[in-house]
Amino acid sequence: MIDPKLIRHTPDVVAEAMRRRHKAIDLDMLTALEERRRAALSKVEVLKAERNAVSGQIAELKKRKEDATGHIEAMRRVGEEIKELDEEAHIAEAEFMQILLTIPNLPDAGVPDGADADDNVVVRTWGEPTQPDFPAKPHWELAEALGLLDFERATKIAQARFSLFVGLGARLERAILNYMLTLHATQHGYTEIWPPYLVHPDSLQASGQLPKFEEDLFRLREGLYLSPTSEVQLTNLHRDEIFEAGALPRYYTAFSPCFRAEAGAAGQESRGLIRQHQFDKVEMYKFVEPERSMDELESLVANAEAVLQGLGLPYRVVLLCAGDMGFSALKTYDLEVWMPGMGKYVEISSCSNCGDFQARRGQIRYRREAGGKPELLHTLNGSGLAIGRTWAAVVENYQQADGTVALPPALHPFMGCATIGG
RNA sequence: GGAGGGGUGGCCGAGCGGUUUAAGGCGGCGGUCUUGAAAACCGUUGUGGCGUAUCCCGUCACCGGGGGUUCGAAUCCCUCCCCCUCCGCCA
Repeated sequence: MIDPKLIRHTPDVVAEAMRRRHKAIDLDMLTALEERRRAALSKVEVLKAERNAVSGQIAELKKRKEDATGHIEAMRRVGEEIKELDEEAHIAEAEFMQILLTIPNLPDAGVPDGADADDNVVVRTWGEPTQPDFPAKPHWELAEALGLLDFERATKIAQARFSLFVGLGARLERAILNYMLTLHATQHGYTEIWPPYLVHPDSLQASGQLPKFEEDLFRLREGLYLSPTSEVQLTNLHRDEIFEAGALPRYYTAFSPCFRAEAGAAGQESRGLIRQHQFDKVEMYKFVEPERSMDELESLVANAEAVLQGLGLPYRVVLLCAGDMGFSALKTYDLEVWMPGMGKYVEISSCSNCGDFQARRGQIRYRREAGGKPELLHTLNGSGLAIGRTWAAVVENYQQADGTVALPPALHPFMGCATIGG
């Protein structure tokens, strides 16, 4: 959530930010609601002050066994007025908040203009795109030949767009997860978390999925949701908390399966592991002091890059343009891994600085100094990485002419073998 | 899932519907005393909104959340959530 005060004090800044995002919002409506709320509030407070004072007098009179019916009658009328004005203020505020919760974060000044993915900027490339001297196959063909994936049975068990790993394919998924978590927990200073997979709507509102993106989520009869990313759980780890001075930064990493209804995504990337209703992901998350968050974004990206470098997978780093960024982010880098079988770069990580956007929605604060006022902190999140897509990248990049896969050394200890197939 | 008991400030813990705009204690902060410290004593203490107002000032709200009764609610009523104890079920 953006700072509500911006609506009143610098509406032009908000309007410009929304223009950059190619999002239309009704600022006049917001301003009017805020005005209504404040008008009702200032009126009702005068009346409440009067009621408090006269109530004291009534108490005095009653204590002395004197008549107070005049005061009581007057306060009855005041009470009715208070009730009406309170309601007016509540309604105006509720409507204001309802709209404010659907307004995306303001893009950082360092974010390029642009409407969609075509306007993103490649900031650097690592490694040479693998081009084997034989026709490279996509991972789903390799996996079928090696018996590593069984989409048909996954569909029978659940539905289309679910996956089922078999044998060394299943072990590879587990090995990648282990490799990533171990790297972040032991080399990058992140505290390891194993979170619940179901989340409360309050948690989804704090991280930004609700109320706007309900249709992308799986909801249970009980009112809980299947988490679409452990960013949700990690954001809410410290919801409604205040970090004492010196307690920041805090780094967390978590594994979780991620569930996405992907409404409206039918037809895209229908083959292989790229786009599924359920996928595994290791997430990195940071709670930091505001002035450090841009530096922290760079090191977060470096931590995600280390995963790919450790696996020897070629990739590039892309700075998203204002129109392509996610709802909660003010600046985002995507990591795109080279997939020789698919013949293109595919997004495998998204690292964002959310500024105080999530912190405000979740009331996550810190004290700059001992005894100081609580202030909103900044949060960052990044995939480290999407496991299924990493699985696909490993299989495609390390395929051999004979159809086997020669695994990168970093995975050998977690796999207990060096090759798949053959 | 069933039965019972509870949710009060950073923590513990009082609180007949009206000097409680929450007693008392602990902790924290400031001070007196002391060579220094401890002890003792004195003072102080949260969050948010509004007022052109991050501090000061004024005011309103906040005793798990929401709603209601009342001139007036921490206190009474309804509802939801959470915690504890016991029982049941279960990996």
